[in-house]
Amino acid sequence: MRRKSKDELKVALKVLGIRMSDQKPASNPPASKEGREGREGKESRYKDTLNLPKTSFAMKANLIQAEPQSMKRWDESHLFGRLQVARETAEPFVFHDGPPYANGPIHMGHMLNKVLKDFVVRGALMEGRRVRFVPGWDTHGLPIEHKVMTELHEKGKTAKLDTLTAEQRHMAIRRECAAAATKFIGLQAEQMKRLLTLADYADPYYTLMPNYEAKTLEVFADLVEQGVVVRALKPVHWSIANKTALAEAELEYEDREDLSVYVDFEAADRAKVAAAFGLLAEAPTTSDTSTDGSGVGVESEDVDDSRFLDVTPSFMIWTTTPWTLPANLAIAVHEKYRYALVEIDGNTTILASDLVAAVAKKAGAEKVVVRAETDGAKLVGLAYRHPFCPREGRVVSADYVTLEDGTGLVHTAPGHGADDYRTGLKEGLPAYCPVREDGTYDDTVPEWLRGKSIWTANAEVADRLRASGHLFYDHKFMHSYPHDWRSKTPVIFRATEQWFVGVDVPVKRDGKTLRQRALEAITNEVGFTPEWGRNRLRGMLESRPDWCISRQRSWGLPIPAFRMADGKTFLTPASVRAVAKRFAEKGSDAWFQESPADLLSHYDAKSDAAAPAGFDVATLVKLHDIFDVWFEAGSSWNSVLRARNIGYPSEMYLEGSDQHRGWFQLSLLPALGATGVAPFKRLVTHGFIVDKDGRKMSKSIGNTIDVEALLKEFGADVCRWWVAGTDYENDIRADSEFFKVSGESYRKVRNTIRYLLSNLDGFDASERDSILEGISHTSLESWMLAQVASTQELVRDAVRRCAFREAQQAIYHLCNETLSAIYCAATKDRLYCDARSSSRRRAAQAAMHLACDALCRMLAVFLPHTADEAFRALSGDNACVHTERYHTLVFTADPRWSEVLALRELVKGELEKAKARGVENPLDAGVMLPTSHHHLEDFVADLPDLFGVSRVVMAKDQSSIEVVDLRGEPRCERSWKRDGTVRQRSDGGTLSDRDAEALGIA
RNA sequence: GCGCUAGUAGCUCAGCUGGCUAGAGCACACCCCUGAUAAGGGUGAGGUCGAAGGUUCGAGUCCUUUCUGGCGCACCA
Repeated sequence: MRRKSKDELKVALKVLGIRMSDQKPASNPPASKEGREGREGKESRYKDTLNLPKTSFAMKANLIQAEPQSMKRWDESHLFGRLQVARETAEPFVFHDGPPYANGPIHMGHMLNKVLKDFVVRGALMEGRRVRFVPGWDTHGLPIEHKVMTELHEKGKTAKLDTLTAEQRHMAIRRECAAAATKFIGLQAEQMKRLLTLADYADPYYTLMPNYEAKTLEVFADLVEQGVVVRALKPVHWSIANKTALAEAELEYEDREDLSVYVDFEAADRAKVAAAFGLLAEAPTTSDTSTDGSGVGVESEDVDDSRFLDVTPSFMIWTTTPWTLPANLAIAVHEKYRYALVEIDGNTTILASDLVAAVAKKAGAEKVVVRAETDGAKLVGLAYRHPFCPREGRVVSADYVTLEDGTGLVHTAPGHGADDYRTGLKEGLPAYCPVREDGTYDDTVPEWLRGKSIWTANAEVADRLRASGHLFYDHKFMHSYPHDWRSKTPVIFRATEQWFVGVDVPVKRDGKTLRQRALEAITNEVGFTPEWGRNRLRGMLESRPDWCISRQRSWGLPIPAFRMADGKTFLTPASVRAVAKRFAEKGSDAWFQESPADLLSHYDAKSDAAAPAGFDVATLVKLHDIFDVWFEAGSSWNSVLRARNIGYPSEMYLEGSDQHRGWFQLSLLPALGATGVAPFKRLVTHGFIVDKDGRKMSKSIGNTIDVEALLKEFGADVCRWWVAGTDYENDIRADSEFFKVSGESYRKVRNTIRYLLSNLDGFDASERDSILEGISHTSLESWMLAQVASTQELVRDAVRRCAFREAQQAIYHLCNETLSAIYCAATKDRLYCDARSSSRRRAAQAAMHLACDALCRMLAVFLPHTADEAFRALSGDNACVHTERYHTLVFTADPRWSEVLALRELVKGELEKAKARGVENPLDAGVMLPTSHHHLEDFVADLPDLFGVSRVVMAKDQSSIEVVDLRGEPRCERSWKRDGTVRQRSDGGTLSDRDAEALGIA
């Protein structure tokens, strides 16, 4: 039977709830044991003579109760306002808030965004800059309007709306929308404040404010003046029943049976089609074929008939909306697909190779012969004749062509479809739309269709095609089709006149287009964090179409355009500015309440060079388009930064990476058009919050995290600490477990601060700097303060770069390693046991005071509450860290300190090994340093404390570090050290010289 | 489908222009301390760098393919 190992014994004891230290084997050297027992017996004999830590700064943060108190204190002392006054002459830091949409409580994304922005704001403030950060909200737009309409619908109030005039109706909806937006702004503002963000909450911006609206119109006026605002056709979802455009959100998809037709479009040039398929258009004569260019003769008898294309083939398309055929202008193919020239029951036509069988089967064809095949790319450019309109169309390329349905050749009517429209733009085709707003054809179609409803046209078109031999096959087809959510009637795509900002129109200022200028700006003038944002934005700018800025809705800023008696549109830079002035006075509701004359009361046609001849305000009729909300948000640089004299451009815009497409791009374009200068110097983006498995958060999956609940459980400072630690450039995984981890990390920092504060009890801060002037470069203080100084530099630089994680890690390392593990551990003995006013002790206190002060300033950016709480504990209840700025710290330490620290690591290793010999408590150990370390003689006085041992000796002829067992020597009952001076004193106690002196006994 | 982007220890992340046995912190394990105590200190274990090919004397790092996420491509903001 073997003896139980110590570990096994331990485990057994642990199970029994007994601590090993109470059960030390008798074989252990007695000194340690006696010491321990002595301590336990006379625990308090000298305890009261020590300078033990003492502070009112609690270990438990209690953030949930304490943070609101800080908020109240800052609020009542008008912190934001005071900072504006105090920094009036300081260098401004122009920063601008992108407006979140006011349609619900805040979510994790808002928290991330707002907290990151607050780091920027507070970082700049700590640098001593003047920062006027104005929070804003986007208030107009469809989501609010849709929500309001849905509620009205549910309450049965929409019927009443329908009895009103158009303008009354707009106003009724607008009132409801304004109320809803205002409600959510109030809710969100409170939640954002609860995140301890510092901003001008007393004077925020809303896009619905009259002044904001007026400044947005001024941007529009500038763009009109620069010549980039154009009017053009674009297809939109259209409700025939309500004669109105609809948004995607207003559509309901329902099954509907339609007539689907396969139509043959006759090729216009047989020879070119033949060439595309590698066939000959004419049956060659002998002489023709004897020389074909290659010099090889071809015998006419050998020529296969199949090489001749002797009939004119057709292109076969498939559509479920025969009524759009009159608007057909093109046929789209995919360049990479294979297409077949095929004879189906005597009919020679072209369709995708992969679909020949399916189409033939569907139509019940009996004889199918594939004559030749070619790539889609070869077909592009071929012309065809429209089956019943007197014109030709072209085959074009489009990558959305699929082989799932139809024929692989897509009927394209740019006036009746989104894809078709884009293709039309690319190919230079007009958005031709012969359908009027009531769903009937206009006079541009063949006579037999004019004035007819498109729904009755479906069958007539099919009949006509059948009669003329163009209908290959038709059948009833059940499919999902969009319907108007209110009237439940089917919706159509219909091209309507819209306002655009043209991105390829030369701007008057410098003759460059907005696209060119935008690409220049992001290439040369704007910084990106992360850097790949530049490429991403470039790709978007290169491919983006003209910006459609008009919407046919109620809830938004009206586009101040009128129709004149001659049917032309009236809108000039001066007229827009005049309406802007009116809106500034009355708000944009005026558009629905006032006459054109009133709206243009600030307009004088005589002084407007752009005014049309024969202008008569009395004949004007208001148009009712509103702006795309992005135009409003994209004008915030003017409506906020310039209107409030904050400065232009902004140092940075900081938003989620989705805003490359959104706010960034749609601020850049109007700003470049209106001013020629980008509204931001730098774009910083963050990723999206996903769950712990990397999946996006969604209510339907149920993996969302509620911000309110998070704040209630952890408090804002812990949430902010989590944000500070995220790698925000990419997706950010979040889980409530992660906040627990952040809470642990926070506590570590808090405890370090608490310990610093607790050793400053009774310290006179006014003596600090003179004490620190006298410290030596080899002192622990010099080293620690140099670490504080370099950390502060690192933190400041990292915050400037928005590398918050780096800053957080540096702060954490300072607390955990430099302070807690090394400096505080090393100075514990002198702080506790030295005479209260010993110079060694006071030097440590001075250094700790400065470290604590610097730590508060660094943490002010991340932990506004905790930093201020600590700062007040350090500097008095009237102090506020948020009105402070960084101090310049210049501390240098002896360059040999890196060696000292490396030596410390070695010694720690040796001490660990010595545990096997029974020297478990470092205070039972002495250390003999080899001759290789004798050049560190200057540090020897501090080395025992730095190593946590009782004694360090520079030993002669020593070749390696040696740990000496001091358990045989007496230990000081007060300091628990065995330093060689320990002996019996006059009070009967066993003390070292230092401790006896501290007690004033011999 | 297209564009951009990420995938390194259980978790969160470093690893620059290719080059010593791939680093931190947290968590974990073990130990010390019990005069920072619902604290503090020390030591340690842990990774086929998403997968498969390739270039190279040498690849987490470059190339190709592929898998799995995220964002963007609409009158959603």
